[in-house]
Amino acid sequence: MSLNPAELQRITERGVSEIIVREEFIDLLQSGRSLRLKMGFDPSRPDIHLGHVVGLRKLRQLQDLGHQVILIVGDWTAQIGDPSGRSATRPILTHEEVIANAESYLLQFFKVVDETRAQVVWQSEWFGKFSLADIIDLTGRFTVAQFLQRADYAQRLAEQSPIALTELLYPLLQAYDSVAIEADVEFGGTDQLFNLGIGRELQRSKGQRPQQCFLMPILVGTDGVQKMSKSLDNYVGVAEPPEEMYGKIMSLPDALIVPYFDYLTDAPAEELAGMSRDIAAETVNPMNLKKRLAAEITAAFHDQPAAAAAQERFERVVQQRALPEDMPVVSLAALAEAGPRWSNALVAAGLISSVSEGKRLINQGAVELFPPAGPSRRLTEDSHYQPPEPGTAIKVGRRRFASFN
RNA sequence: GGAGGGGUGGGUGAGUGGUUAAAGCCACCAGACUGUAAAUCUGGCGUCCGGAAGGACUUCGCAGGUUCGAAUCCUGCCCCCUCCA
Repeated sequence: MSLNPAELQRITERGVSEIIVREEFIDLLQSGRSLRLKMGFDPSRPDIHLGHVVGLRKLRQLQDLGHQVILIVGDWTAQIGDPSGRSATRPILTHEEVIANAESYLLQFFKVVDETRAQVVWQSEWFGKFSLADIIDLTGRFTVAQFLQRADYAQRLAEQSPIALTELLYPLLQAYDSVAIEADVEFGGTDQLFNLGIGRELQRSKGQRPQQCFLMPILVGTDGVQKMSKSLDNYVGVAEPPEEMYGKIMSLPDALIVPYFDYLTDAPAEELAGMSRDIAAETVNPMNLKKRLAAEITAAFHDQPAAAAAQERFERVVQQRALPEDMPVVSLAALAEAGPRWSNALVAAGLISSVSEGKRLINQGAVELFPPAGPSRRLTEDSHYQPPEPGTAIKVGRRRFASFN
């Protein structure tokens, strides 16, 4: 089957930074053959966030055209650590941990990717049998100069920061995966350019047709500046509860609204252009667009009702500063012996982590009590704790709530 | 094997005997404001005791030592980087 130009454009451009080699890929796509789409997964990082979803959505689009996803569990490369990460040393996972992580990963992965057109394989299927001779063969096909071209290595060398010898093996192993599964296309962020390219070269030197490389744009995290990543804590995880997901998206800087729509939703291109215009002309309140974005993404990973509930909660708790409908319940009996002051009680209730923090928050006017009847009252000093009436709710800062019972 | 440089709070990075619970920046938290958990402004940001004023304790790779007093000096150890061989 052959794609019309509009569809072709959607596949090859929307949410895609670069395809190497674009013309070759299009030929393959139009050949009618079912392509083998390679995706790797590092089991030391089992959590999928929206940054990964950009690529997963592309996988899904291609699956819907009849192509096959091969997911590789990187149980060997996980032990090395991708050089694009900062820490050279990372804990070696036990086999059980790898299995547990893989299970959790797959659950998230198949929220986007179609399970019926996917196959999961483990690196150990081939690396388990690898010998020293194989390693020598592999390393003999590349030069140090080639590897030093890679930005990560070059930069770290220049900065005089350490590079473990094994790290140089990472791209090689990843490249060999492509050979092992005879990948037609591999997917990765733009920071994977080098690794994917090595895959191409290795396939060529092993007599296979070099894979096509899909480079996906790097999604900027909720801080609006840096790449979305778990370690920077600027991520939105696909397994997060609806209200968290919704709230985190609402905390995006306005400038990210359109890119997020672009990379993470099916909103038509014309609509995106309209949004950009409206935001620039200030004829729309960005908040409303952001609410729609948050609702769409939340619905994609949960469902429509959950997204609607998350939105209601946001409007209630964040915009109107009201109490949420469901709050954790704290037993008054447990607080009775906590200590003399409110800060002690708040620690016992699990709302804060130290007495000092409690004093600070109280002094800043961040702690407010809501009796079942009558007006609320703010604590203004860390005074002697007196048990509140059962049914009293407490608010600590903007997002911590509990009700006493 | 040799020579030199370095390891500071969540991150970065000042600090070379007391004025240092340790500058600045980032992140984070809170308050105000608001069209949003955006932006902006203000404040906070080790733990514990105290209503507060204030006090005590723990912290600068690890272990010892010198000193009235150490992140800062000495000794040993661990780790990292560069250059030479």
